[in-house]
Amino acid sequence: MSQESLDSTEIKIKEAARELFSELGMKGATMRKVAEKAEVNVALVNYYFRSKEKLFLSIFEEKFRSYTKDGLSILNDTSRDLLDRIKTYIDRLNHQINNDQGLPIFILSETHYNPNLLDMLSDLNKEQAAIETQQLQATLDLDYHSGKIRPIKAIDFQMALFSMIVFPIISKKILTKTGKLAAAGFESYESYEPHWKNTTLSIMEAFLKPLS
Amino acid sequence: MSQESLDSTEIKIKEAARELFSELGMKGATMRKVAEKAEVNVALVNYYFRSKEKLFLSIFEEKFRSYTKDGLSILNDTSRDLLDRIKTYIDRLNHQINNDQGLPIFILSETHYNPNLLDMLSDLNKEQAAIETQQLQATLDLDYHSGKIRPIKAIDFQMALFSMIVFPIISKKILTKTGKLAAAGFESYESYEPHWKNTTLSIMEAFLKPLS
DNA sequence: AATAATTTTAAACACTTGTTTAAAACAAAC
DNA sequence: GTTTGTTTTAAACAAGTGTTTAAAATTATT
Repeated sequence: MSQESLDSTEIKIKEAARELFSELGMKGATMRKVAEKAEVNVALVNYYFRSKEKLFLSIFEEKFRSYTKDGLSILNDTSRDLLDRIKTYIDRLNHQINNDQGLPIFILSETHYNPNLLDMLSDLNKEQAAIETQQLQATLDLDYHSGKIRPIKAIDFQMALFSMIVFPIISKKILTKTGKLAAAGFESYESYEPHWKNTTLSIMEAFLKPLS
Repeated sequence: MSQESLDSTEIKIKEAARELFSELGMKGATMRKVAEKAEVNVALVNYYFRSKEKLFLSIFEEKFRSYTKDGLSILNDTSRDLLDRIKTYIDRLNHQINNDQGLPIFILSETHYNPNLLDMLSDLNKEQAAIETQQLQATLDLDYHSGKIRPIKAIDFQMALFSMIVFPIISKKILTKTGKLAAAGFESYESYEPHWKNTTLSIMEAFLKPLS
């Protein structure tokens, strides 16, 4: 057995792989770059992970799980006002993505350039997705019947929120470089973000409001 | 001078490059694959385009232009109802993206994995972005002062619309494979799309409505 | 028809890729 | 202290990469 120090060879390799794969993608990252970043001999990467594909898959699976797991449980906290729950959800999702800014593009890119990846993971997520949707739908139905909101499908609710939170973040660099934000009077994306968060909330608020 | 038949060597190469770069990305596509798809000798690719980078850049620039050019002029057509304009805009943007489904992910991926790309093109788009924003803002201000809508920033208007139209499309495969759509009672993304288009319109409608 | 310019070809170049090997260094067990 | 198992190393492997070469084929010019 080997010693299990915190920065064992295996862990150092995986950390380097995490960084390089999300920075350069599956094709852009190389075994030698991973080895160099991990300060380790090239052969050790194959010794511990058998192949580049297996190494990539271990990172991809981890990141895919992190991407598809959204904390919809917050939205089911009946003790709080629905708008308050949405606000919290927006903040959490924003925070989660800011923790690993490249995550959404990494998942979208790699699955686009190699659709096979999706077939290898689809099983696990199916059950969970169904449950979360049912719970949220129940909450939305409840609030509708008590006259608080208009009837809304949970999937639409999620789609709108997720799109408006994630897409602007993955478009950050392009928005900045093309001057779209500057043209609207915002110095940087950082100064636009809090404003946009409020706007997202306002949009959802307006959408939820019962028709009078 | 060479003959300028419609499928000249240069054009055949560019067409093959277009397909392969958007399918496999800059790193995934190879000069030999391009040559093979164009049914042409490998050396000819370098003969006409000098290098892989130059070939890629010519494709990237073309696609970037197509991605950042959004037909906001529709929204300025004062002869029509604002909601009608939005509906048309949603349809056009949807149609435009469906014509080249991989376009958004291609741009987002390649600029993410090689941020330098943005520095090479930013100049051209800046002026245009400013003009379009000013025009849209003027229209929105006009409708606000005549009491038709609440005050809204053009950038927010664009951000919401663009996010809700583009993001679901680039998430199509993942949504399908993870069963999110099936859990909501939709057989495929194709059956969800028209429903979502209506939802997007409803959201924008609710958001625009003046506060009573 | 002869010459010049252009286009295409097969082959090779130098370099990088993922992966394997066989020996060395190290730690654990007896 | 010797043996056993594990980890690390430098070197090499075969295949693939972008690119260049120099000759051949084709087309255009005179």
